[in-house]
Amino acid sequence: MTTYITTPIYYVNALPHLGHAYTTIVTDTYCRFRRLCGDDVRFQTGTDEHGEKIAQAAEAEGVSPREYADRISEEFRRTWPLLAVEPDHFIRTTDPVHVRTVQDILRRVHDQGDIYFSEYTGLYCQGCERFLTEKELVGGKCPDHLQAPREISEQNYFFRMSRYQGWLIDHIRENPEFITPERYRNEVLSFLGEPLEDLCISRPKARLTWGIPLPFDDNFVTYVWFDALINYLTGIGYPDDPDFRRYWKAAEHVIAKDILKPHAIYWPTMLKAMGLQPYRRLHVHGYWNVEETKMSKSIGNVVRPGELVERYGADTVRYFVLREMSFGLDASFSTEAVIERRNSDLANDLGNLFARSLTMIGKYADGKIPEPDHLILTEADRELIGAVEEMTARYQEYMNDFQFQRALREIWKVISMMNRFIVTNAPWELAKSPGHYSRLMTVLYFLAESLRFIALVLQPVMPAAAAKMAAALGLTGEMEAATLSTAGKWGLLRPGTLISQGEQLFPRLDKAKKAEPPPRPQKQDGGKKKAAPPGKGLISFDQFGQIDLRVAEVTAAEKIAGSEKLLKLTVKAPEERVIVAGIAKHYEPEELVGRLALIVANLQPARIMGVTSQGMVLAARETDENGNEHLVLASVADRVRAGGKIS
RNA sequence: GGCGAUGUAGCUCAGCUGGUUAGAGCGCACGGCUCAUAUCCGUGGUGUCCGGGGUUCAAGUCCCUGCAUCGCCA
Repeated sequence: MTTYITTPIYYVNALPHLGHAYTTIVTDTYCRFRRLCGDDVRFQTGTDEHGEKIAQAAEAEGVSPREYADRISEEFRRTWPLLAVEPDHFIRTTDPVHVRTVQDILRRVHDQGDIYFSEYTGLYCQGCERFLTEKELVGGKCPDHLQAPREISEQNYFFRMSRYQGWLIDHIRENPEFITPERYRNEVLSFLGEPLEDLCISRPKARLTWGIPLPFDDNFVTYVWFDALINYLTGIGYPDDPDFRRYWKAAEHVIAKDILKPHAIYWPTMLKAMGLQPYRRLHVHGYWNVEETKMSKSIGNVVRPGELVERYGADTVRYFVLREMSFGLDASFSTEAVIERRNSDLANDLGNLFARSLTMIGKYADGKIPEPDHLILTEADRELIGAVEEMTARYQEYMNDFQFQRALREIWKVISMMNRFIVTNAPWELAKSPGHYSRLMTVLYFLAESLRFIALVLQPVMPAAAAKMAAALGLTGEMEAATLSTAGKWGLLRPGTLISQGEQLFPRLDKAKKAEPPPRPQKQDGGKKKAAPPGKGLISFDQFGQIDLRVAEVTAAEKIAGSEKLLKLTVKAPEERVIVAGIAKHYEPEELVGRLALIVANLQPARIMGVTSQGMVLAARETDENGNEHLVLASVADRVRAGGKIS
């Protein structure tokens, strides 16, 4: 079987965040799972780089759209390996081959009469990059951007989407798996109950130049979906490459619910118009709600994939998001929950099971996989084999259905049974009398062999941990090539194989320590006893090291209503965060945008005038001869990348 | 405003086509073991299954209605 699995291409107007990471982890996990099933899999991700927002952001920064897109795209490309995500191809909508393909397709669809020219008048919101309906307005303004839309009359090209509505309804009805989970399928069907409007697919160059020119009218560029969605084809060499013939029929897309409509409605009708069969399945997931400011001890609330990995490791992050979210529904994220999962599921249940099993094999079986006596099996032994086999079967069903949380639950049922198996069989008791030697060996073999299964099924979820487990069991090299059908049979672990204990799989994380905000050396209350200062008014090097100083680039600034001193700054450091700064008397918001400032990045978040401030901007303070105070922003001497550490 | 989803132990959730004393994990309390990462195993309590009505021999599970939250559409 072949599988072609994709993430959406991410719009380069934002840096990678938890939502991107989740989609991508899910896709990578599924990719690895299909390979574990023996499939020939192709995995693609990438970035979406055209459009008004990008052009504006680039202009604000004083760089070309291309340079801007290059930079953010690179951020995405560099983020995924940190999460052990290994796509086969990273596509960009600015790739020349993509541009050519989009134009070819447009020309063809146009030639066959499915694209037509038309004019309409509407209220256009710059922020939304789209026309709004009267009813969407609140007090005559766009509710999202708080600015009044302008009435524009515009001519544009439209895709005759309505023509394929009937076909699409039939297709969705006849293929229950086409859109999953079911709630989203219902949502789409309900939407299709109303007549479909045709899709506007262009923007006049007068208004937007950062896009792919329409091949049949040089005054227009392609607008978003006829550009972005086609990446799924370009990336596998449509129309001539053998890879296209090989993989397209097996296409599966993973998306978040916000782009359901384009993927469930625009895309299939576009494919139909192009004479291609639709993708095989569309998997839709929900949002992560990030708890913020709930616990004063939380370590800040910006969730950046890179930071998560730094703090918990890729395996833990992958396990957490897959275990915690019911695919399709929303879930909530908190550092407490991550630590909880890490400690109870990974460290206590799995890591400890692994450690105790290997230690006992080391102690009682000379560090080699023991020889079991399969002729004399107890009820508990048979139960364990049965549980392992049943788990493997259910695991496959659930993984195939994107029910990752259930698949993992099945695995943990076995882990828990194994911990019980150890207590009921008490190998340390058996080891006391030579008469029980054979029984002891059987018990230990059962543990090792069950662990091999655990490592096997965990491979798609936690590649590094699974590899460590396999290596410890003496399976170096074998596990990479293993598939569920070749390796998913009981009894394959060869007695006599040398094992190696290795390091702890998942050290426990200290909740209190992890959540503790760094000490505040600036406070000089005399009663302080801990960490005696090296000298009066001095801080230790360690204390200095605890302050995370960084260069931040101001990307937006606005006054905070009701305050004469405070500005709300949006900065990149390198992740986006909001910082409230008391510099309104000294700087106008406009003059700050684009500037580099120094910030304390690990200051405990605080809510100031209703805005959560994630850090502090540093400024020099001086008083002139008239007694007036002046604040001057601290910065660095040369232009550096936003997020650079100060040390 | 229309359509739909959800509302179950302190927390996160599972409960398919209605059927014996409503479940899991975490947390909590107590007990046990010592191979192990202060881990593991066992025991235990708590729930007006959102409120109100109804159908049924029987409803968390079906119907109606109200409330709350959320989503899609307008």
